[in-house]
Amino acid sequence: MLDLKFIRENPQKVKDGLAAKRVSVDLDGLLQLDLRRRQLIVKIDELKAKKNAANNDISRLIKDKQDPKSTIASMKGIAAEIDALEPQVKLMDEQIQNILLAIPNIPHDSVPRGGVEANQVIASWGEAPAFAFKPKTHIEIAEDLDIIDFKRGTKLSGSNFILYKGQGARLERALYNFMLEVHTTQHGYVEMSPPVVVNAASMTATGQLPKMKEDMYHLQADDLYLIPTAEVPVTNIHRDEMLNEEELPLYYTAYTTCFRREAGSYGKDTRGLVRIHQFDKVELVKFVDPSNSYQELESLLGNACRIFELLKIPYRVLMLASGDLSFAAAKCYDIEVYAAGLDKWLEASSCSNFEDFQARRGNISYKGKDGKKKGFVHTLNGSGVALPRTMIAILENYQTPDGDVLVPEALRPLMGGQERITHR
RNA sequence: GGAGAGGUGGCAGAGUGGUCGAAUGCGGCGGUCUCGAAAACCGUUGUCCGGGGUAACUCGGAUCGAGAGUUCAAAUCUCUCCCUCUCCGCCA
Repeated sequence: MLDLKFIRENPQKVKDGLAAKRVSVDLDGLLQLDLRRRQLIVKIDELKAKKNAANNDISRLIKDKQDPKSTIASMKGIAAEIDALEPQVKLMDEQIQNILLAIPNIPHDSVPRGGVEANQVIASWGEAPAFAFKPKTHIEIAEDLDIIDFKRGTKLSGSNFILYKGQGARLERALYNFMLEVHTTQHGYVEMSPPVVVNAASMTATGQLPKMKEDMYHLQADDLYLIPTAEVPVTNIHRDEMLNEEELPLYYTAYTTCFRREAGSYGKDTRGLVRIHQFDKVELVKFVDPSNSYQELESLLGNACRIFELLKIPYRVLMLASGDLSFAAAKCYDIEVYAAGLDKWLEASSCSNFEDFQARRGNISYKGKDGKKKGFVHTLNGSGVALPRTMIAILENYQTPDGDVLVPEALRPLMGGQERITHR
C-alpha cells in the first residue's frame, strides 16, 4: 500500500498516478478522514497524559500511606471520557486501513501512460519457425501424440484442468527442473519449496486480498487460500521481519503449482493449455535495497528471458502501459512467446517491481549496520517462467512434418537423452 | 483430536496489579587502552502514531503473541483466538 504520509504530502502526484492506472479513488475523502483522526488523537493523547500523571500521583500517595480516594474519584471522569472517544479513533483507523489496502500502487515515471494500446514492444528475440506445412495447434499435437488427456482432466476436476500423460508429464518435469537448475546455478537464486496453501495475512501482504478474493480458491474450513503464484508464499517468507542491509539483495526461486479460479474468463482463450485453473510455474523473487530496484528489475527480466533463449523459443518483451499494470506493480514487463500453431503471442512471464508497496503491507523492512531501521525493502518478482504456455510454444514450434515434436536440446539431458516425442 | 507447559526488546532471559519501556546477560554501535587486534573497562543501543521545530531535536501517546474485558491503574487478573514445545492418539 501507499504511505499515508506520502499521500498527505503529495496528493496531486497520487491522483495523477491513480488516474494513469485508470482507477478512481476518493482521495479527498481519505485525507478528510485522516485529518479528523489526527485532531481526535491530539485530544485523546492530552486526556491520557492527564490520566497517566494522576496514576503516578496515586502510586505515590499509596507509597506514602496517604489516602488516594479523592484522586481516584476524579480520574473516573477522565477515564470515561477516553472510553467514549477511543472507539471513534479505532473506527477511523479501520476505515483508513481499508481504503489504503484498496488503493493500487502508482506507476513509475518511466512507464508509458495509456491503456493496453500504449504497451510498447521493447525487445524481441528469435525467429518464428518456417514450416512447409500448416502447423498444428498444441491441442491437436497433444491429442495425436497422446501426451495430454484433456477429456479425463475435465472428468477429474472440471473444465480447464489438465492431465499430462507419459512423455507429456516427463517433458513438463524436465522443464521445471531445467528452469530451477538455470536460476540456481547460473543466476544466483536460492531454491525454495514453499506451502501452496497460505493464510489471509500472506495474501494481503502481496496484494491479492482484498481485491482479488473472487479469483482464488478458498478453503473455508481452515480459512486458507490456494496460491495463485509462488510470489505469495515466497515474498511472505520475510513478512514482519527486519532484514540486514548487508544481506540484500536476496534472490529466491521456487517451483510450485498455482491455482486460479479464472472467474468470468470463460469463452476467452480457454482452449487447451492457454488458460487453466491449475498450472506449474517457476517463480523468481527479489528483496532489494530501494536505491537500485530498477536495475534489479532489468536483471530479473534478463534471467527470465534467458530461459526462452536456452529453449530457442522466440519471444518479445512488452513494457506495460500505466493502465495495464496490475494492482501492486509500479512497473512491469511481460514476456510473450510465439506459438506457431495458434499463430499468437502468449504471455509466459511477467516481471514487476513493486517498490515498497508489498513491503509496507507485509512490514518487510531493513536496517543498516548501526541497527537502525532504514525503511522498507523493495520487492520484485517475475515468472521464470510459467509452464503451460512454454509447453504450448515447444509443442507448436518444435513440431515436425511427420507429427512428432523435437525435444529442445537444452532439455534432453533431463530426459535421459530423449530427442523426440513420438506416438507410441 | 486429547492432556499439560509456554509465548516478554536483535537474541537469551527475569519480572504475578502501582514511577516497568521493562532487571541481567549476549549481540550491535561509540570510546578508553593498543603499533594494530583481542581481552578488559566506560558509555550507548527498539518500533509505531501524533504535536512543535528548517534541522539536530523535543514533548505527548501507544507497544510485553492478537483481540476483548475487570480496575483510578494491567507484562502481571479474566475470556476468546493464534502460535510453539512435551506426552498420548491418529496418520503419509
